[in-house]
Amino acid sequence: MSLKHAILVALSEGPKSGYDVAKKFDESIGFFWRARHSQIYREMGKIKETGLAVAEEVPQSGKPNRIVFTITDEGKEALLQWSREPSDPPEMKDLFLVQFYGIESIDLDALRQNLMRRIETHQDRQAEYEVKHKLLEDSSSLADLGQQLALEVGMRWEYQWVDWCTKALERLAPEAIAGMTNVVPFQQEGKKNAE
Amino acid sequence: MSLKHAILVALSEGPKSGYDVAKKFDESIGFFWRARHSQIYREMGKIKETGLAVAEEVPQSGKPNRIVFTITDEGKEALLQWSREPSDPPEMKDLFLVQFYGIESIDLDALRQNLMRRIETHQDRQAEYEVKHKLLEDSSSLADLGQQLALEVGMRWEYQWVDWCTKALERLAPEAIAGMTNVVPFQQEGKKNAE
DNA sequence: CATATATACTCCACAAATGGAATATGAGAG
DNA sequence: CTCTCATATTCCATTTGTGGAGTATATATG
Repeated sequence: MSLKHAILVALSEGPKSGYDVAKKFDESIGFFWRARHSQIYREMGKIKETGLAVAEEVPQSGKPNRIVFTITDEGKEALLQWSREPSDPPEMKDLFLVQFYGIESIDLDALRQNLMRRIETHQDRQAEYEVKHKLLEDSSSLADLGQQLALEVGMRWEYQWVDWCTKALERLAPEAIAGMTNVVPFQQEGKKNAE
Repeated sequence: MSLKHAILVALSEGPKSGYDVAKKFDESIGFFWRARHSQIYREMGKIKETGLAVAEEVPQSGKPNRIVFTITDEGKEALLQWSREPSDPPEMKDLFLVQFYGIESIDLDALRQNLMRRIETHQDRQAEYEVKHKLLEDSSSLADLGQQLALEVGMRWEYQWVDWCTKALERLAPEAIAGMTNVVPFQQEGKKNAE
């Protein structure tokens, strides 16, 4: 379980309703851990049941009542314990890159288009990270340093993608691959090759 | 469904059993799309049922018979179609980065240790990618260019991590954060703050 | 006056992924 | 001679995540 910890991080900042946590995910934590509101509400129920937070219903007029969760000492302890566990880097999970392993069986023009699309997307995302990062750069609190560092991973990641896509497009340009010899020409034109 | 396509990429290279595909995932495709053997076997069953591959039982003595799957024209067409769909970049999903959003509530020493651990892990992975990449660098076939490009994403990724972790360690060194003022000192020492 | 948006939560069917156990045997290491 | 490793597949309980529908009201937009 891991969404649990992401929610506890959100609650560590201060008491929050499910709605608040979902917003928090949208604007910050979600850069590195996405979750839908349905998932968040479900998980917050479990967090309450296991005593990592307590819930308090706050009446509101008109709108449905807020159910505000406050992290308990057990919750804080769970966060500390979690941060002490060794953290394994996540896997890269990107089917687009898998396409490159089957590059002879796919539509190269479509691949080029997707590379161009990605350049735009990653540029946009990079800009988004940079805006968030700029807002923090004058600060010298530990909390903001943490956010800065996280955002910098995002910025680097997006920058690398833009750069890589650009270079890939050059190396996959029709002129570049025109004279390419298929050194190991397995499986051409539907011919079967027995293993 | 996406594992389906990753498996079709594996089959596009030549006929394979579930075991072969699982191995292929371990040594190449799995860098960018992990799957357990149980998942692969199940998905290959579906691929057969939907006519994207045909299965043939190859008797063996001693060991269980191999069930060898060969991609059909429909399967090849599915690959082409898939490559024509717009591909959205994957989300970054890394709880370690989420910890930075709750940096005031976690164990900073443990965080530093995890940063050091990551440096090692990413260096190892980078070396692994580089070995695979070196094996291909003399080749000038399209298939190998595809693999090279994919591996280069991996190499860049790992390099960035090593670099970022190193710099993060400097900025989070005890001396560096000693005089740090909590500009917005919400939620200290268990004090509640009303919204 | 209608419609969209923001607030706030509950519930559910479904898909996908995890992490094994179970079955069966040959080959090589110690 | 035992034990582990590699081969090869099936099956399943459980967790996690997706993608909504449904309930309810205030405020702003056109």
